[in-house]
Amino acid sequence: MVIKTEILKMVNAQKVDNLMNINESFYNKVFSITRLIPYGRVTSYGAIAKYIGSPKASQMVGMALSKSKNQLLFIPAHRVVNRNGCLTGKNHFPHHNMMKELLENENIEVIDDKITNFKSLFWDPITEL
DNA sequence: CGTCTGACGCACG
DNA sequence: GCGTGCGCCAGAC
Repeated sequence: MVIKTEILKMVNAQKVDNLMNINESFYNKVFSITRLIPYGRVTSYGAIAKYIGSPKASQMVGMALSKSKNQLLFIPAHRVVNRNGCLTGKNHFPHHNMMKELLENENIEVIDDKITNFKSLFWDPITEL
């Protein structure tokens, strides 16, 4: 009985963490924001870092996304590019050109590993959430 | 423990 | 429009 109440406490704490976005690890914050990027839209590592509250930790965002494939939930990591719209993370996908193909599948044009109309497709969590 | 390494982004010259 | 230096912080050694 004691064990059960302890487990319930932990479950509730997790729920609160998810709702309030408090006490979550850096990686989990990255994952939950990335999952909110709409279909056909893209954002940057820096924008996510800024939204999390660590504006200079954009490199960590990439680090987190490289491990996103191990997550239970689907993380649309292909929708995150660098500030210029370049597909800097393409080599971390199972196949080369997979990132490009995933983006093109969402009607996003990619030329020379760069999103052509990046500005208009840019989704900034700070202004959109 | 310390040190290095990044899917980055900024400031500066 | 370059190139360089540094902050960031989790994980591998």
